[in-house]
Amino acid sequence: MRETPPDLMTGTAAQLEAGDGDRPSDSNLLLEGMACRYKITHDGTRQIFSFQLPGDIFDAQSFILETMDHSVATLTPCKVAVIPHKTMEEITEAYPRIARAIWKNTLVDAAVFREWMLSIGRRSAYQRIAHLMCEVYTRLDVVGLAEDNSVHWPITQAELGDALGLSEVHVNRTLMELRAAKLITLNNSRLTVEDCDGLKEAGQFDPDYLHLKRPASAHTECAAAIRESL
Amino acid sequence: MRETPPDLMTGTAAQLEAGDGDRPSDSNLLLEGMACRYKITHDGTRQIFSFQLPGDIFDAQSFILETMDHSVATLTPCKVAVIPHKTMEEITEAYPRIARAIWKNTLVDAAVFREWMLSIGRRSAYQRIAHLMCEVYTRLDVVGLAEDNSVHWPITQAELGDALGLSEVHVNRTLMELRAAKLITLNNSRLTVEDCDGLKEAGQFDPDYLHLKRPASAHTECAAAIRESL
DNA sequence: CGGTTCGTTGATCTATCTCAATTAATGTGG
DNA sequence: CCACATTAATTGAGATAGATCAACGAACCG
Repeated sequence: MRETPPDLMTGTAAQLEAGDGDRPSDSNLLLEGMACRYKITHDGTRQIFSFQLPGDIFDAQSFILETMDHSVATLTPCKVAVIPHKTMEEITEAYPRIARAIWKNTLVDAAVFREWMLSIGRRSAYQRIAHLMCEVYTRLDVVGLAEDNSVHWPITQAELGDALGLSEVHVNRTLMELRAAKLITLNNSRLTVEDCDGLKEAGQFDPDYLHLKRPASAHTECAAAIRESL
Repeated sequence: MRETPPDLMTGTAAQLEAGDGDRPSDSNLLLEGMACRYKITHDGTRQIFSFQLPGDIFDAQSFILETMDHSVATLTPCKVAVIPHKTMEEITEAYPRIARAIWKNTLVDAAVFREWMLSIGRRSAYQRIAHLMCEVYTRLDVVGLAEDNSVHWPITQAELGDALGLSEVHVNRTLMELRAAKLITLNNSRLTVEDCDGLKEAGQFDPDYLHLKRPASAHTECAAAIRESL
């Protein structure tokens, strides 16, 4: 971003708290931090649908669909670029390539949802956690946030459970199995992948569904396209 | 469709068998029948991601993402409108309103994925089945395929299990509970909702995530927009 | 330094799975 | 239109992955 136009503001956690049923007037590009999308059931349990990493636009659908059907919460303090729908409108009309990039972004989103469905529906707790770790690690790596097989991991065990359809207690026990198998180290909010191939195999991880193709992902393409245009 | 242009052909089940990893050159609009999208795990179990009903474009993402990350199968004989990507390209460029409608379609798709994730991750077998029945009934109703609280239901118990992350046996037992609770009748490939409110409550069903809003859904809007343009 | 969140552990319980048959539909060729 | 083959639904018995409940220790935070 060379210059910040008046209607593109950066905000912090506060603005990020979009809620189910809301009619937001902006979309958001996450610049720093980690967030998640989720929904609460009638009985009060929570399902997390995705973790949002720097470079993600996680609100694009609010631009087209108008009402939110889920909520967003931060896992850490976040910095976001707030993009008013009016601006989205203008950008996508003036720059079809960007519109295409944002569309692609939302489609990769959907592909990730499908993969999570597969995990939750058909994989064991051990496989699920391994798979998720591969995914988050890979996506962080793409945006340059991995170093020495290690990434910042602010996701609590309770949040992991809510993402994977597991109880906190079972997550805890399964994490210990992954540690015992020498696949990972996890402490102080830092995840280190000790045995990359082992972890991939444990999680049946195949990154095709992320549609990374070239080094640049849909997400970074999208963010890059927006930056260029500013 | 007033006239069928040369590059818009209707096809049957055969053409529909798109496979994981393929690079399709067409997208498909389902005209008649029921299909599903799915993926097979390494251990050979299957997860169904969605059921596709008449009016659905279920391949839009292949237009943008190029490679398929899942497969499509028919549940019944189907009739589809095959739309070459070249045509998609032309249509979306010439008619931004249609591009927008198709985009919206893919976003509703994603919303449905999220809801399924919630079901699989956090709802009981009983709730899951009730919820799915509400969804499919509602969507069929929107396209005029429901009559007297009753719809054609070609989904086998094994397929239900694959969609909901349950075993066939458990699906069978849970269906009998739903029958015993007088919520539904299900036989001869026909589902009758005997107690609509009861079923909705059992499944915690709230149709907001389908983004139907007005009588016309994103799906029908989309199909209608395409038909108009032909 | 006291309160809150997060991680860990033990004991018990249960929803759902697996395996294995059996019955009921559905379809097909002769 | 019947005999056989195949697919779909049903039932029983036993096994288990993961849930729940209840503590407790550790880390973090103002």
